[in-house]
Amino acid sequence: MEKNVNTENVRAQMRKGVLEYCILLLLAKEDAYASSIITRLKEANMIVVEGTLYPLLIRQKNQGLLQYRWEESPQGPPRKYYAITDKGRAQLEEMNNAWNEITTTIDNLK
Amino acid sequence: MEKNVNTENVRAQMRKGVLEYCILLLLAKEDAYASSIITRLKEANMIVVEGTLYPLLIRQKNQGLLQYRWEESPQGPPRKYYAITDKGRAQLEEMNNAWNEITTTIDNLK
DNA sequence: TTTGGTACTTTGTCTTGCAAGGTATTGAAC
DNA sequence: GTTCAATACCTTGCAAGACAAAGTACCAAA
Repeated sequence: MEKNVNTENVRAQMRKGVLEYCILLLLAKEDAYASSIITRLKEANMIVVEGTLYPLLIRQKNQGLLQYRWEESPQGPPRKYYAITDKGRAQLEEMNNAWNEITTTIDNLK
Repeated sequence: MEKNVNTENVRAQMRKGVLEYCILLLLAKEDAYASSIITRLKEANMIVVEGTLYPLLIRQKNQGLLQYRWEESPQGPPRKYYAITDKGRAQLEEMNNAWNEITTTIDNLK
């Protein structure tokens, strides 16, 4: 069905714009490792796949917004737990502002 | 200033996700030509440049969401007025739904 | 020692935003 | 009648990033 494809594209494009924002929102609440982030964003209707998330986390870490530590897993290989840094919290502030502006803009255009 | 650059990046990224949505919102209200769309989005704090908008309008037209007609200008070259089609309005519906879902998701993550 | 589950990483492709440069039309100034 | 400024539209080349797919590695249980 063409319609479904289109619908998914629409959602996908909008998601992209706020993905980094969502990651920081999530990590501002508590530390997490990549696989758990994917699960939790999926629960929140924000589909992400590994090939997207891993490079994104590395980018954010390289920008100093995140840091990580290794932790043993009860089962399977060790997990890379990411935590938000002070710089990351500052960036999150900016993103909150940006998000508020965007929503205001859209409301005005409606 | 590193901070300003970052801030602009944050806003730019979020804007991208909703640009097509904004165009359809705008054209749903009244027909417009590219230059006027740029001006009006700028007024609404949604920066767009020609190199972004022209290809985007062509894409949306090729998808059947828009159509255009030429109109004489009181001054300068003729203008290409874009109008939203029925298919475009259907897409706009989808986008409204998608937007509502995204905002709900973000609220839940906050 | 093989199998299945968990986790992290990389590669290649495709889309898309944008800076920069280009073309065309019109009217007014010189 | 030619230059200039304003208005419009369009294209090219680069860079960033999302994602599918494939790869590597660890662990425990059968």
